[in-house]
Amino acid sequence: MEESSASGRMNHYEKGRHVPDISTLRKLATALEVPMSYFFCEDDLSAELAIKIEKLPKTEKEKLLQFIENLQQSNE
Amino acid sequence: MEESSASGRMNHYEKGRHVPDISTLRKLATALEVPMSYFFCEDDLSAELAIKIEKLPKTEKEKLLQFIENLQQSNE
DNA sequence: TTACTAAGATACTCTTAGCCA
DNA sequence: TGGCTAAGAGTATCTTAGTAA
Repeated sequence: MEESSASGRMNHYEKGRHVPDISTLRKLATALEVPMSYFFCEDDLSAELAIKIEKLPKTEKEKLLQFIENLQQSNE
Repeated sequence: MEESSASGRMNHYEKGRHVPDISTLRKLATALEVPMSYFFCEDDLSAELAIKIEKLPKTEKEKLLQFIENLQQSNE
């Protein structure tokens, strides 16, 4: 991929004319330091969650899962 | 897209010969009833989290964000 | 029947060259 | 300058037709 065409390429993405493929999206995610899921979030809250969750170590993800299950039980 | 070629197409994906584009992945996500982020999770725990979080209403996502921030504060 | 593949048809993005504000 | 675009080049996937397991 040519660096010289980056502007044209990004413009195509932004205007919805072209769609980046997944390997291109991966490079973007790395460059922007966001998880892949960031690109598919439909609202800001979900996007913020995605970024923070990705950075958590495994043990804290487990705590999160527990927390969600507790939330759901208290709604029954 | 031809339904008759679904088998061949899926086989290409599974063998890593071809990669589905994002709009194809969207249809897959809908069919499998998983969020897009599911496809980019690197471990089972994250995948399970992704599925459960996507189903939460906004108010509970806010609680989740709060919970994460508390987790991080208690680590300082 | 199901899994899989080669190869051509097809359709997409990338790149260039250049215009417009 | 930076934002944007048309159009051809290039490169990917889709589809078919078919073999193997």
